[in-house]
Amino acid sequence: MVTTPRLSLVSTLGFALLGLLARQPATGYDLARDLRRPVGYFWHARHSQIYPTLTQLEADGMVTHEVIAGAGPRPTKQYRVTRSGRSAVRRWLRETTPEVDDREILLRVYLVWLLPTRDALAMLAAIREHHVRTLEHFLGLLVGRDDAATVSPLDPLFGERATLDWGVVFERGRIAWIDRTIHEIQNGESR
Amino acid sequence: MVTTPRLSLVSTLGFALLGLLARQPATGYDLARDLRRPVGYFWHARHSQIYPTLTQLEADGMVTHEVIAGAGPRPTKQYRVTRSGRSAVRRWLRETTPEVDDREILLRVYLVWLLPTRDALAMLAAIREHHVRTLEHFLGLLVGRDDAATVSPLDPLFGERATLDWGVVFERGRIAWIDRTIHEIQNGESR
DNA sequence: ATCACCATGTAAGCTGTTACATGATTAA
DNA sequence: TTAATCATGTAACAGCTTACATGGTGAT
Repeated sequence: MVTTPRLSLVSTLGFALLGLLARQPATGYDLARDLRRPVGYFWHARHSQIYPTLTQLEADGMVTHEVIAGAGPRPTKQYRVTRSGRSAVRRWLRETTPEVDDREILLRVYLVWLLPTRDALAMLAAIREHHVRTLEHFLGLLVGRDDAATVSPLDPLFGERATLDWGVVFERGRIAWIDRTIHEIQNGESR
Repeated sequence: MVTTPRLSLVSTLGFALLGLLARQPATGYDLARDLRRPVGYFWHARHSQIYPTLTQLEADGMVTHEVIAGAGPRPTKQYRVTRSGRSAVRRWLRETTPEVDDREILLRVYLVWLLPTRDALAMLAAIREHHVRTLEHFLGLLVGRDDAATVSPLDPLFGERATLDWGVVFERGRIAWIDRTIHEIQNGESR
């Protein structure tokens, strides 16, 4: 039996860490602190997940570390993203496909500064496209339904229609937000 | 060493399955089909997770099964929720606390028909409260920031502010949707 | 013939959480 | 003296996905 080769060596958390390290070198502890309350409000991780991920990233040549003076009982390691790590995040950001999950979408927007304007706008367009299609799908499902007023809150269908309504609210909000972000990038390009 | 006693015997997926079975008896295959495309758009599970969960629910007295005629190579089992299972979901729904995660919030709204109007409204009020607080938190974080126009899209802070903005859009949409749902329940009470 | 649907189960692996483990320095 | 902060690591477990395994019936 052959071990399936992983398409990407790096987990999504790995890309999140690379993105944070692209700002400035940091220790695992620093990253754990940043990710304690969700970073950019949406992402969260514990040190028990971060330390092994950093080890893995280093094995894959995405980061290097240097031992610095610190207060812990073990050597304090300061990590720094490598050239290969930087280009791996950029490649990942440009590969945005319609299947990405929601947490990942926010991570991609969070890391949009890593891309040149052209690629940033392309990424956001792909994300927008995905949400437009999902919205259309939901609206299609709503058309085949009875009017809201006819479903009693004691009927199992009540929750079905209610959560579908939420889907519509969500997708509309998301599209409006993406559009705003796109405009901000277009206007801020020269700054 | 003592095994920590579980506060709740039932996983969140277990409650989702109990909620679906409260509509009508079903086989694991039926449930897997319902959960293939996300139920009520937001929840998704595979058969490999569903079958063991049903076994567990049965061991806990939440469901029973009966072997019926079917086309599979193994006996086809039709599951049915027990009295104890029904009351367990209701108890779970009423226990809504501010810490519940988002997927769970939608599941609770999806299953709101299982509660009498009074309890349903109380649950939605608790959920609303949670989102109001989160919104206020995000707005507070935005106050301390530079104006949108001053952050370049090539600055790491760009994504930080953008995702925080999304948080605000999300929470506002959620609150508006919850309010609409509350009104629907109040108006539909007599039907 | 080949595919899709019915129908249930197990195994391996990844992601993420909680808990265990160690130990110095500084503030209340 | 008690707690918080710095600092890194491992172990056990829950949740979820992908893949393996079996086998009949009906449609193209």
